[in-house]
Amino acid sequence: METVDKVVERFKSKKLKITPQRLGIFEILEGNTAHLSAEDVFKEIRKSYPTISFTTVYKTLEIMEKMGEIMKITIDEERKHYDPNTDSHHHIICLRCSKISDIKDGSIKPKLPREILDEFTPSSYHISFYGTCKKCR
Amino acid sequence: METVDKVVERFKSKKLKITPQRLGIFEILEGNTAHLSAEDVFKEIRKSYPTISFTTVYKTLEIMEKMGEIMKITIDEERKHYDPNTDSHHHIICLRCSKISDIKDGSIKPKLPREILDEFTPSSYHISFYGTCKKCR
DNA sequence: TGACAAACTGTAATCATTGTTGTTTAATAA
DNA sequence: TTATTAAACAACAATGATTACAGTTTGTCA
Repeated sequence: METVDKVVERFKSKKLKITPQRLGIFEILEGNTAHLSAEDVFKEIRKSYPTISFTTVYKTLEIMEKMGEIMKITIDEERKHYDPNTDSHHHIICLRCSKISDIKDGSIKPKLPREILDEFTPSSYHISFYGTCKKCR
Repeated sequence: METVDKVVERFKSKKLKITPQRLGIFEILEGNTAHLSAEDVFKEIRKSYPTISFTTVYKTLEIMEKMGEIMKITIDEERKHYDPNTDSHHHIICLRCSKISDIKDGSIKPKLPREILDEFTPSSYHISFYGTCKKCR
């Protein structure tokens, strides 16, 4: 996602209101690399706004996803996670501690065999690497 | 997964019973490349066993997954799918018709940059290619 | 064939997520 | 600054996939 300021501008330009709750959510997400679930965001925002409801969190995340500010990722079987990094990138997942980290798209360019390219035109791709992180090794 | 005969053997060797319902599920899955959801399997098996319950389907799929005969895949946001192809392979997903197809692992070998290999030891990986299939083009 | 463990069906429970509703509030303009 | 109003809020209900439970039925093996 972009900076909080820019997200605020985008919300305003769409006639969406900037409430303290929403601002809090923006701030939690800005620069966050932890791939939070809706529940994680809820627990965090609750520290500042103890009365906020789960619904408000879900609704705000949904709007941000539709705007393209964050990306929904479907890696975890249990629940969906949100990634504020919307650049093309991939994930490494530790099978012991379940931590998900980003890796830049950069050099990784898998090539599809020609016979598949005849049948299918790829527009994007995503790689999940499963393994063990340094801490768990 | 292996052939129905071999799966039957594996069930027997684990003292699990071979019921007509289970046999029907094995037959639906054998050689199936459609990445069925539990619901798909349920609808299909119902044609032969109209009284079978959803629970039975779930339980049988769960056992087969734990045995390693089928693989749970978490690509669809809505529901889980099962893939009887347990060889290392990747998926191409048509963004128009949602069809998921397999591609053999074979030649596709993405390389992680050295600085990441210092932090993380990959044991496997999975690539999802998103795009448009021939029919939808 | 009989005994029994396991599978079957139907139903209830669970859990993440989404929909609804009446109240409150941010944004805008007078 | 205040009034207006559309949108956001919180609380609660509903949904849909999946899992747990319980009592009945059935496959397996002696």
